[in-house]
Amino acid sequence: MTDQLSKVFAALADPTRRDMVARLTRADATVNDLAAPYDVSLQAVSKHLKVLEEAGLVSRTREAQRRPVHLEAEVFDLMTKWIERYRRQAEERFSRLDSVLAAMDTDNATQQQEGTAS
Amino acid sequence: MTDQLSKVFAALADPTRRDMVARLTRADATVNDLAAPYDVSLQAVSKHLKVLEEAGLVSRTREAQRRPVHLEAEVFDLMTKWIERYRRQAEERFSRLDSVLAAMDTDNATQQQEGTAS
DNA sequence: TGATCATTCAACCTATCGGTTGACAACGCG
DNA sequence: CGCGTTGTCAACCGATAGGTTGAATGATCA
Repeated sequence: MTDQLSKVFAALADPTRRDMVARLTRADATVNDLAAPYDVSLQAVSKHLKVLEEAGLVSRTREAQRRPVHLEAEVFDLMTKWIERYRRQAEERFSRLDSVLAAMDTDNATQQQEGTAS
Repeated sequence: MTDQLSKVFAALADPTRRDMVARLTRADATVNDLAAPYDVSLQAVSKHLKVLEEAGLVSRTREAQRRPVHLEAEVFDLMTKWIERYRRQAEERFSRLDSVLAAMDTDNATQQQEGTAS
């Protein structure tokens, strides 16, 4: 799981982390701030933040003894790009090729694009 | 991890599963078709499909002894909605409130949003 | 210098993930 | 019917995720 896209998806697969991200869209926050609403240890929250950071979703600066967490929204584009790309492809298939493929499907259902691949 | 959004993100956090989804945008496929390019057992692929299915990303119909896998692209919208919602919020914060919030942040850095949210 | 707040590191535990192999179920065909 | 094809179920395994507690670090303040 080295690629960033995987990391971003994995990071957002956790409801707690999604909630953190949601709150960070409103304002930067410290670990303590972020931890408050949840019923887990500070260390657990710290770990969640590490995951978000490694996915590139947040960054952290030092400010006195605090380490405010800041959302890096650009990474969202990485996901959106991926999603949109394939959604568009899927939609095209349904609108344009529609009945054509439907016929082919019932016809030689076993056959695949790629065929015997290589 | 009961909610669908979590399941969808988790499902797409795996490169193999993302690749399967990508290929399914081009055409429906059987388990065997899908397994071909990967260097793993059929059972492993079957498991991946189960994950995708439980996330609502694919559906399967029975057709003779085959079980063609079909992409359900609507679920993409669930993600897109979530992402866009918070990305927009984040962008607004940077463009509109920008310096205002920056000042507030340094001021009462410990404080959390909401509160005085004028 | 020492107390204290904010945060992280380290070790540990349990559950889940992604993979394996082996057995089995469902269907179509000779 | 028996056989191959297609796919799943079950048990197992090592690695990782998410949580815990306890100790350590770092910065500020009295």
